[in-house]
Amino acid sequence: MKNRVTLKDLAKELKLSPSTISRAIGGHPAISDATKKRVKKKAEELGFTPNSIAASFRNKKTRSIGIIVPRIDIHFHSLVISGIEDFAYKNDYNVTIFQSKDSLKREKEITKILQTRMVDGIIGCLSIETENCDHFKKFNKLGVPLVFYDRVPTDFDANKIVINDFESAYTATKHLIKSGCKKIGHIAGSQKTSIFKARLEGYKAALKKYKIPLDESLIMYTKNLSYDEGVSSAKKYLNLPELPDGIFCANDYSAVSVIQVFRKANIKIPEQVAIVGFSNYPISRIIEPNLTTINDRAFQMGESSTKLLIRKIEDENDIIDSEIITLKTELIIRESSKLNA
Amino acid sequence: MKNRVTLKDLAKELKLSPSTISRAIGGHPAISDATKKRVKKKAEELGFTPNSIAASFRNKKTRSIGIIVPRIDIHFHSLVISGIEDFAYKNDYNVTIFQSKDSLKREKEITKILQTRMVDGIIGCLSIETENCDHFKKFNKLGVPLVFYDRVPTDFDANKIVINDFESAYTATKHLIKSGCKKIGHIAGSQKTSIFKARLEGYKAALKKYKIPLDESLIMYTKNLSYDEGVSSAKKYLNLPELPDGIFCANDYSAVSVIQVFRKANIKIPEQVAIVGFSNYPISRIIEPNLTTINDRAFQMGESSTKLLIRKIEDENDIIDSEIITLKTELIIRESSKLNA
DNA sequence: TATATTTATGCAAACGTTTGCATAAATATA
DNA sequence: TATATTTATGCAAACGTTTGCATAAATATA
Repeated sequence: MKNRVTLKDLAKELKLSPSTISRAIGGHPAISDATKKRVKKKAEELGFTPNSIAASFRNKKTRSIGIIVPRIDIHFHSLVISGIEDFAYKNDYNVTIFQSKDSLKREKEITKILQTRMVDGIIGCLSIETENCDHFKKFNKLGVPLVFYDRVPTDFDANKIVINDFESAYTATKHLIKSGCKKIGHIAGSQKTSIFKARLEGYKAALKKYKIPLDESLIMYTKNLSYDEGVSSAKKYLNLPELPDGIFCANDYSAVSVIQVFRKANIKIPEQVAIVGFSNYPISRIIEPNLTTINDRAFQMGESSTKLLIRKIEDENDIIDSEIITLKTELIIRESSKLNA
Repeated sequence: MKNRVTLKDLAKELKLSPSTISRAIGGHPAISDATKKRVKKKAEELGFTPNSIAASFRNKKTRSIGIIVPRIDIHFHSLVISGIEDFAYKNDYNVTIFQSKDSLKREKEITKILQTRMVDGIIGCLSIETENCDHFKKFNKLGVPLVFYDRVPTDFDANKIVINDFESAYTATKHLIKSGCKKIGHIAGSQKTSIFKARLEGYKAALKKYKIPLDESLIMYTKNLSYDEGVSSAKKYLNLPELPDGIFCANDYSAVSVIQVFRKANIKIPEQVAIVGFSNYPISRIIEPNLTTINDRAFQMGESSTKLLIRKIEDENDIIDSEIITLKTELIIRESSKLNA
């Protein structure tokens, strides 16, 4: 880094004190307009840009937000991050990003780095391995606000932005029932993760409400809801004595794989089996038939997380210990379930 | 931010000077092992973590890298960013991310922020509106290294990580020819962007090499290579007096839409028309038939960019002005083009 | 034993900004 | 004209770390 122009250089050049320069640049009312003009002109001329590291150091505010996500290249997270960056940018914060790669070890390391980096606040989505959030507790002591989204801690009170997974799953399942399905399966995610547990519960609740007996053989438990696990789940359905007439899948990947396996087996969708996914991935609009799914508002989740975080950062006399914000979801009905349309 | 424990606090507590503490923590050889042990124990006890903002300020090194991408939620970029974060993390750098949203105005603003933020280096992919890169030139003067990937400047010498778009397009087209296609179309991206221009050129070169006459009516020019533009391009092909027997699409989205439109029109793929895409998007493995495409090594592009950047940052007596690194691509042959398989 | 060398620690300054307080100069009021 | 008020600027310290240099204490060598 070559020698930059500093406030002091400007001061010397203009025969003013650094404090006057600082105030002139910052638009302080005590500085005369003539001086302000002179300073700004000279700053332009010498190519002065403030050193915000020095300012952060002095002010003990970095105007930066740390993000911990499992992986950036998962579409859901990339959308959330996009929402975070966008909202942060508009509020003059910037965003430093870390991937836990779904490793608890790495997540712990990252919290240490974040602590030294003096971020003003943190937005996180827990790694799949994280069952205990003790490594986040230090931020409470340090007064660094924390907001979690999607995969949120259950073992301690924190600010959380979530969707109502139970409700959404209930709505999705109800939609299948209302479309005439009588024998409805579910492809479930890891039951260690609260959101997938909630989706299973929502499914079960809808069945119960509409007096459809629960048939455990119609529930396929997967580890990661991957495409491949979707394929093998679909094959298991094909091997059942009787096929379900509707399947609610806990994500879109598994739903897409079911559609493809079933179509290869000459099963008509939605006529024979209606399919509903979850997340409104881009592929859901492209797969044929188009997939009915739940819009989980990923971008908005990022925006809301950041909005809440910035409020926590800036509100000095905030007496709220923690908040949980639940975003509305939306059932998007497409061809894969249009029975009565 | 509540009052943190600092070096000074530790020093007072242990009746040592801050310099000794600093050296003990940093593992300086002049400090006795006994003192190091004592300091580390106390640091643990009081929960001391170094303030890296203060260190950055003093050292004039932030160990942070700024990234400017058009959008995070485009899968290609999210993969590149993932590669960047991963490589940076392993080398103790962190990554601050900005989206230009394909706006030149915002890109310019971001370069200003990056300048004040004292990043040690920058990785960028130009916005679609950027035709002139003057706003990046200040970093040369400041000695802040810059690496571009994918959409790189043509108007000034810079470090660039690219794939050989010409070569890749040539390979893709050649593959269609070798598979028996005689009448090959191309869906082209914006000709203002060098990579799409190169893909068009590669396509033309392959035709020329194998003595297939160039038929301009088989080239569909699009603005964004979007799914919808793919659909309308496909429809234009259907309205031609004679259909091509092969189409090389400049990205996977347009290729997928062509497959879908053609299949709806009962055109057999690859028997009647073979299709090749570009980028190896996840959907290329899911669409039926699976899409033959070019693996553009997005993750590796991120890694390589970061590797190059860190070398530029850390190599004091670097006399290289700029480097251009071209990554190998790979043709992935799948069902959409398997004619002679 | 006197001097040289090694080992371990401390002093002091610096990085660039911001801000409470002081103060000089200009203007308003008595 | 003398005093009070307003306006504009400067002084000095501080944020937490690092590092060149100095030096005291311990050990080695002459």
